[in-house]
Amino acid sequence: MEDFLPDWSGGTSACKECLSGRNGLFRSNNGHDRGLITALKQKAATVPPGTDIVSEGEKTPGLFTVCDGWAVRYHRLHSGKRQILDVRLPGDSFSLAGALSGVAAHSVQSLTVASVCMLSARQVQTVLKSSAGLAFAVLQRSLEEERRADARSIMLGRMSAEERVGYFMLDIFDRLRRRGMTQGARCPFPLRRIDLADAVGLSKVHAMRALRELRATALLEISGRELVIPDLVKLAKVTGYVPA
Amino acid sequence: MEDFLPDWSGGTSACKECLSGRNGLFRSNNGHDRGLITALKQKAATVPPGTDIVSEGEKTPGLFTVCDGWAVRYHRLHSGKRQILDVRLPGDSFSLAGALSGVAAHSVQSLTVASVCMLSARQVQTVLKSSAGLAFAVLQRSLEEERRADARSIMLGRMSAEERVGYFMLDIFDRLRRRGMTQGARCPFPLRRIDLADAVGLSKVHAMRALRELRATALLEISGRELVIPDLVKLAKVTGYVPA
DNA sequence: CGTAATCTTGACCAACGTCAATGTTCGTGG
DNA sequence: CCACGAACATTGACGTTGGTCAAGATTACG
Repeated sequence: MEDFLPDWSGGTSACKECLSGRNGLFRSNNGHDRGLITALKQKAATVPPGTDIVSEGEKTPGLFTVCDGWAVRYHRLHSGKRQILDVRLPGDSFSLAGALSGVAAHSVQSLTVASVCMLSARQVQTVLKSSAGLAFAVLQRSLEEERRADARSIMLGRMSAEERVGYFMLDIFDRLRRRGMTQGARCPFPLRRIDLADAVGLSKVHAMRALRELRATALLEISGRELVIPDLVKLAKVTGYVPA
Repeated sequence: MEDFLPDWSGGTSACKECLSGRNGLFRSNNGHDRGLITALKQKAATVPPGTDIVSEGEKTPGLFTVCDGWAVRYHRLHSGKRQILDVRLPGDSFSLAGALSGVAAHSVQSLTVASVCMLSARQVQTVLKSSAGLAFAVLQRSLEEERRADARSIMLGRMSAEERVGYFMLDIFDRLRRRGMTQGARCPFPLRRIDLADAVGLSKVHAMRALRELRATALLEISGRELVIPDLVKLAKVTGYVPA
């Protein structure tokens, strides 16, 4: 979308937290594995909202982790329609498949100002091929992503507009909560209406209608750039949401 | 669906082809890894159509591979609606996440008579944790499944009825072709209309309408239990399908 | 040959998309 | 501080796509 080119000159050992922290991709309590991880050199960059960090079909330099800010994985169809595949929150990684194959499978764009760490494809491959423990940890993370992808298929294929929006919000809220990024019933929600619509497979106008109805029944509310879910259990019941 | 209970007394070293063959989950050209694989003990069973091989939420004994026949991964909502998440063809595995977590993430049901191999969860974990090469191979397979899951999200979220049906058929045809299971423009297609509908997120009646239109424009045809796609390139252009 | 399952279609209705107009927010320059 | 414009949010009116109901045709199978 924007022509901004990320400046990857940021420090060469940016945030270890991204890799081995509580939410990191390479979790390990094995000494040897920890050694491998701390030897990795990361590059960091901070990008403005609307920046394409990786572009579908193009060469991708490695594996990325969101340190701060929000981003979306998305695909644009020939018709111009866009489907948002997933929201990436702080601590989430993306483009692992791209790092292994060399070509980005989909585009990723920042929604807010975002700082992102990058690990070279070569390093990723080396580490994964030399440690069964780390490869296993990453595999488990990948399987968890598959489970979420299945849940999205169910949402897109078989849920009503209201259910989709409610489900989507719960997923975001729940993931933020595990990161300690919620305050009571509130959490940040920087997506614009069109982003929400493209994530749940609806038109902007119809997503608005669903939102209005959910607000009318006090199930959720968006005000400013903030989401409020007064009763998680109630909303989960309505949408059939099951936490991870 | 059916009360049939699989009889897992079938041979204890069923089909190595499933594991290490051209399409197997554990591909490796490393001597040590091959040793690990050939030491694995599989159990086999043959089930009639409509058998739930694994049931969502229940304990699952391990990792399965379809040796012969077709199956579907699916989820049933509270409302009674069903979403088919994916079709599993001969050579495909399922329930890896279940084998690692102990609980099936979704149900899998046979569509035809199917023979299935099973590897105990314990063995799977042992192998994956002891060989980086095998864990890496399985990770790559998992990433490929993620890519297909993303493609399904795009289909369900942003494609018209005709596009969905065409895309779905192409995916099936393409996967069968790589297995040498097509003959010219023809391939087997044992799904009933309701299965097709539940896979592409449409009602049975509307899936029929899309099918009729695709037949009218000579893009594809189903007759008996067989699918014919006269012009793959043409259909791919119409649906935006991109082969793996 | 008969029964049950599946396929197929038409008629009608509900959900969702499109268009277009108005209101609101927010950043920028005066 | 205010004026202005651009991007975004919100809503109503209306058209299209897809869902539901119900009936008859066809197929699979004992």
